[in-house]
Amino acid sequence: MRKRKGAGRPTISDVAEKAGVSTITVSRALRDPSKVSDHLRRKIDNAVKKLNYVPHSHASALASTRSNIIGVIVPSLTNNVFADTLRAIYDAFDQGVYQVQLGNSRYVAKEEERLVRTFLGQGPSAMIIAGTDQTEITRELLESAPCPVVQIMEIGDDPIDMMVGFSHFEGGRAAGIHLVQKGYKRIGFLGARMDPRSHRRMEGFKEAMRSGGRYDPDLIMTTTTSSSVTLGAELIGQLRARRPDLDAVFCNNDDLALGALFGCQKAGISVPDDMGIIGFNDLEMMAASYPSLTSIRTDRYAIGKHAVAMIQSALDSEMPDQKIIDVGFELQQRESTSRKR
Amino acid sequence: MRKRKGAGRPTISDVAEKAGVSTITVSRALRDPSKVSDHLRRKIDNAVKKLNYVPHSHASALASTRSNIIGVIVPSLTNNVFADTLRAIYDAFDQGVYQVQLGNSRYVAKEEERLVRTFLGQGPSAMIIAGTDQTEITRELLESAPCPVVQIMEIGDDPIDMMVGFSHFEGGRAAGIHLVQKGYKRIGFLGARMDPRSHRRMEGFKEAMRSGGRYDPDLIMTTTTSSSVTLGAELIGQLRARRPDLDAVFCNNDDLALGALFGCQKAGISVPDDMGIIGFNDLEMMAASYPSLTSIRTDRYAIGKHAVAMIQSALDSEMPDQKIIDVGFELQQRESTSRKR
DNA sequence: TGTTATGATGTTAGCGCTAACATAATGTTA
DNA sequence: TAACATTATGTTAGCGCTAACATCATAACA
Repeated sequence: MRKRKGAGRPTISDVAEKAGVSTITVSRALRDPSKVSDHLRRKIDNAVKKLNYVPHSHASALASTRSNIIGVIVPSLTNNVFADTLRAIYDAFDQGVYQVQLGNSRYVAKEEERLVRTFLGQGPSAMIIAGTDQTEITRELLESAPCPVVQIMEIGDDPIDMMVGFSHFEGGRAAGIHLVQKGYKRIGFLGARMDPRSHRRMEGFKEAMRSGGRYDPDLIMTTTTSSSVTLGAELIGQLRARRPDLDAVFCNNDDLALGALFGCQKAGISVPDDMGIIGFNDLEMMAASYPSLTSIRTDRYAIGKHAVAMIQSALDSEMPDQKIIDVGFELQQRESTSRKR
Repeated sequence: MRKRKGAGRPTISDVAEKAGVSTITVSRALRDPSKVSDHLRRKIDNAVKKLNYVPHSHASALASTRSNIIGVIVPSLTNNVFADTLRAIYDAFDQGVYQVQLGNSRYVAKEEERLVRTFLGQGPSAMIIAGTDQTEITRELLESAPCPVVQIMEIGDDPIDMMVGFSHFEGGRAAGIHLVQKGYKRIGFLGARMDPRSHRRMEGFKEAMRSGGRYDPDLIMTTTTSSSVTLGAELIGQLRARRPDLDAVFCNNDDLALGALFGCQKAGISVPDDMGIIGFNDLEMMAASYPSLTSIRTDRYAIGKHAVAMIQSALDSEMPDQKIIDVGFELQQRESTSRKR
């Protein structure tokens, strides 16, 4: 007689036998207790406990053709911005039946494509993916995926399915306008990584400079190096070396802004009087620094929460209230741009 | 005739039919191409491409009783310390067949227990779990799990299976000794969250104070609130209010240390002359700040890499070189504790 | 009272894949 | 050339669960 090993763990049949019922009754008792009489339910619960039975999720997924997996793809695990959104997603799916499956694309489009393929192989219940700059193939894969798809962190005209985020262009523009209004004259831009969202912030900034009559491409300093506080100090040093008359900077993100502050302090430049600094995202530290740092506040946690809510209403086959949610942003003015004119 | 839907995606049979071979040959061609002749392999590859076939991972897991899932449980998704280790784990498993399944226990033991149960339900190939303070039940579950288990971030005498990390007690002690050696007299401790690892750092610190003749419980200030830069500024303010003669602090972690620095700057206290500050973990920003901040450097990325290497040698059924790996730590002295005596 | 709706439980087949064995084709050795 | 090993491919039966249908008991109703 041919035999196979199995996983060596108790199966639903073991439970059924112990409880004196059929396997399907056990299955029902575990998935929807109201479908089974109290009498049998108690017996089954006991058997489950005694055997320390845990359902085999793969068998369940195969039989029901529902995996209960939510695929999430982000470009970075160490960036606080994504960490906050991820936390929201994990919090929201916490109690339910869904399992979050996380992938790190490391800002590489081909990597993202590979992850999408892998995740779709698990027949996910939904997909969450950061950004709007997928490759053609990735887009096609996701468009034909038989599950809800939410693009997060930013918004645009042409969602694959649903979207939640905010306009990075407008965020960058708001930062630029703020510096112009504060009376700064030679306003620079410091950018690290320069992923698509950073680019759009920069474009928004440029737009603000142009309409404020302050546009000067020589004041823009970017690098593809990944962002860090140290880099912020270096970049402002380089930009000041090139343009000693620089009197304000919009930093791509808060790490750079904090680094720029430290760089100024080291060089004996007074913030905000001789140098205005504004960051992006408003991480917690921005309010605590000395001087405190102005930033564009974004609600990353809300993005995650909305994404899950959209998925849940899509899975309940309700029409979502909207296909695109703009969570906006808010300029948080602090000491680093509050000079006396 | 009874019929079921299926997932609607192409299956291995579709590929087999199109390529004119049996399903098992397709299975082999995909898992180990060397087992199939070039001739058939080409045919199969073509069919796969034409049908856009992606294997159903659940079916594979069920049939082979191997899930290729690596369960990872950490207490926080936003703490940079875990983010670095997670990144290492994701990087290491990147190209292989394994899928990382991440859980966030939020520093709640019961939550951790629930996650362990869920993950074991997927028949993981291995488990990685942060810390050594699992509940009794969690420990039992993991001990009887039919897969390698690695506890990460810290080390101890009694591993469930394997361990990689460092001694938080010794790290805390090293920080304390450093401040004593630098000639600081009234040395405080600022602690947030106060999870078990924080506790052990504090105990190491106390030990250093005792042996240096500087122990004063009145100088210890802790809270269960989660750590933040803002909190660091607050805590040092409170401790100074209680003990105006305070002249140095060891901070539980780098966020608090940075906050303590800002707090001192705001209050006009000179760092390091009137106040020495040392943090823990040596995040990137510590070297960039002004003044730069002393910290205990820990190699979180290495912890993740080692954990994966241990798992891989266990799965290849080689005996691992060692069951417990101590990656150590290194005191990184900077300006914040470099006063002229 | 018989008829029908409702609810609880069981039987059977199959989700898509691979382990285990079987078989055919080829190479190797004395 | 027979005897055996090796390689390439196929057949069959399950992995553990649940969808779909079937059955039986009880409640509801005319």
